Amino acid sequence: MLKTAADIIAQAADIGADESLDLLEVPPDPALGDLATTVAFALAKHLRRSPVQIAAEVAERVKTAIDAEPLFERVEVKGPYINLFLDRAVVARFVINAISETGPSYGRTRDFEGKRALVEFPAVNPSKPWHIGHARNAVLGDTLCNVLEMVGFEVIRLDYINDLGLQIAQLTWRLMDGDLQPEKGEKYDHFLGRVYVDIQRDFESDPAVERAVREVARQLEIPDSDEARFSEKMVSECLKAQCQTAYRLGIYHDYQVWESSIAHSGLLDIAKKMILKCPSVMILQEGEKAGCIVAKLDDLEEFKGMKDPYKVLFRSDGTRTYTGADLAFQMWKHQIIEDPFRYVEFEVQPNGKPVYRTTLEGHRHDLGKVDLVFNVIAAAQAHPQRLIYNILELLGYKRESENSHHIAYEFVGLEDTEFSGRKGTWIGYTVDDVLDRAEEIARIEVEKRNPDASDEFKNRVAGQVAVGALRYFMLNASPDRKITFRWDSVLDFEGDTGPYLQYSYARAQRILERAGDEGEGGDATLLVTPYEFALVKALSRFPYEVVQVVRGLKKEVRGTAFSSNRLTEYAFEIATLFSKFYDNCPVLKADGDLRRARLALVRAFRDTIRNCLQMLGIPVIERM
RNA sequence: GGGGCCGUAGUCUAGCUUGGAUAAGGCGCCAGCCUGCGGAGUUGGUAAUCCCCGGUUCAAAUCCGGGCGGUCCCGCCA
Repeated sequence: MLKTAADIIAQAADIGADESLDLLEVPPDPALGDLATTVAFALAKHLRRSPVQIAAEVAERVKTAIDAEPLFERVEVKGPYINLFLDRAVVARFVINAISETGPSYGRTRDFEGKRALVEFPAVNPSKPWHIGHARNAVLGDTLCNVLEMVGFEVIRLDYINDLGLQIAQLTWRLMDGDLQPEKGEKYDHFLGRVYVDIQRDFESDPAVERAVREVARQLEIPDSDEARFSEKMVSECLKAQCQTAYRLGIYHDYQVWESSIAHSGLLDIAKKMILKCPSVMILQEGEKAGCIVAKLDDLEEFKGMKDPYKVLFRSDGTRTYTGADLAFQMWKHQIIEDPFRYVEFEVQPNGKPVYRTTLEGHRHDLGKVDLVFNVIAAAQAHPQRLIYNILELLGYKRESENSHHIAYEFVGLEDTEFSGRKGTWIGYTVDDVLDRAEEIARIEVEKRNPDASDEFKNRVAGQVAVGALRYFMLNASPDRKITFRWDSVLDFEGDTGPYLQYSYARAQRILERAGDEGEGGDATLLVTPYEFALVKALSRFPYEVVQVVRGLKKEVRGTAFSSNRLTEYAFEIATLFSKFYDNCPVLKADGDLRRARLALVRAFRDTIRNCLQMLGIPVIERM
């Protein structure tokens, strides 16, 4: 449609087709037209004549051209703007046919078929329950995967489990003797989180505690120590509890890479040997960093003139820094380093698929080469992420460096405080707490509308509404903007929210149910009211919107922006247009052909919003 | 000191990449639509120096320069 319009205008105004496409826009009010071109402004410059005059002349030539083009009905000039009107009947038939032919796969494209992507998220420490900040990461990551799959990518969903961190050492130290146990009914991740906040006080005030914990941390690095064995059980149990939260949100993974595997599989040694071959990596002989393996950053244009250009990858005692481990991990993700991991099944997820974890004993898996790697990490980590990608380039892996993406997002905070693991300010704001509370509120609403339904139904729908509300809330905010958590906005199910979308689907579904099997086919050329046509036009944009978001995944200084909000915005737009159509165009009460035509439009909307919701991970609810 | 991000009605946000018609939406508030396919809806109204100053341009919320305010980041830490 766009292309046809652009070609006609290009002919009429004597400009290039690409330029013409750039000059196309959608008028602010549909009454002005469906498409507009600002070509008159562009020409006014060279021709040194009034754009209004030029518009009139170009429009004359456009007018004769569209007489031969069934897609367009007429052209109008409004000052310097040339506005095109689509032939509603022709477009409606075209769009509705296209959607009904593809149905469940409408929105899927093959733009990136054959490409593979690896996405890491959310990498929560296995020492506490997920709080709502983690939910932002997880929901963004999961939705990114869905979106990539929509455009043809094969996606590997990966989680990183830091089972060797200081937090784990603290918990191991405190819990190993077994005198502390979860309270009755307490989820294990919540239990650890509670204990962890307690330990913090002692750890920070009592040097003896700190020494003891450091010793445990050292023991954890030894694979068969008592500490390591206890810790593995503790971490597994915590992770299983955390997974329950993930599953509530509809989030699943393919693999977990545990830090202990990175440490003991030989990955680090291989990486160390490989990077030492690079001229920009060296062991410093003197200075404050003597004995460290460092990357010399000012060999890169970007870091020219740094005071201290040396970034430590391995300390003088031979141990890895975060950057060092992360670099090795990133090399592994790109399969620059041959996979040293063994894998075992961690558990079977509710979606029926197993998630595998890395171990030292188990079988090998071939993950294969990937084209793109995405790390979903807070925006605050932009600098360390960039370092890793830059060092990758220093090592000679330019392509892998370019194909490494940091999906950056801002924190979720409270009105006056940030979430802090140490201070325990997250207490009361775990994902479980938020979902529980949202479910309670949703349950009241479901009860109001379906007093006679079963408890099973009410609870299920309340859960789906709660998840829909939370996921939408996270996705609808532009990732580079901080979210201030307020209960009333998460618990709001009206207006620009997830439940509104779910409701619009349920409404459409009810109409179709009541219509039964009748009304197949139908003559879409009857759909010419502004309400119907606005919906038709919007539905036709779905595949384009998805591809646009993927094309928008470009590298920037701050990381790679993923405009999840464009997708929620689109979903909200079609749901709103459907509501307006619903209020203005009776479907079941219409007669004959018109009824069948409108049913076809409802079906097209239903298919589109369903595919959209699935992509966003918002539960599709048949009745609510 | 250097760098990133943010600043838009009472409030929360979208739009900024690629300049274009009356700055869009949610919440709030006011007034309608329930003997209409489900009111988690819809119609109308209210409400903005688009942080400030300057520049580029026929045209700036959008691009450029300089400020101001908020926030994050720049360790052999984790």
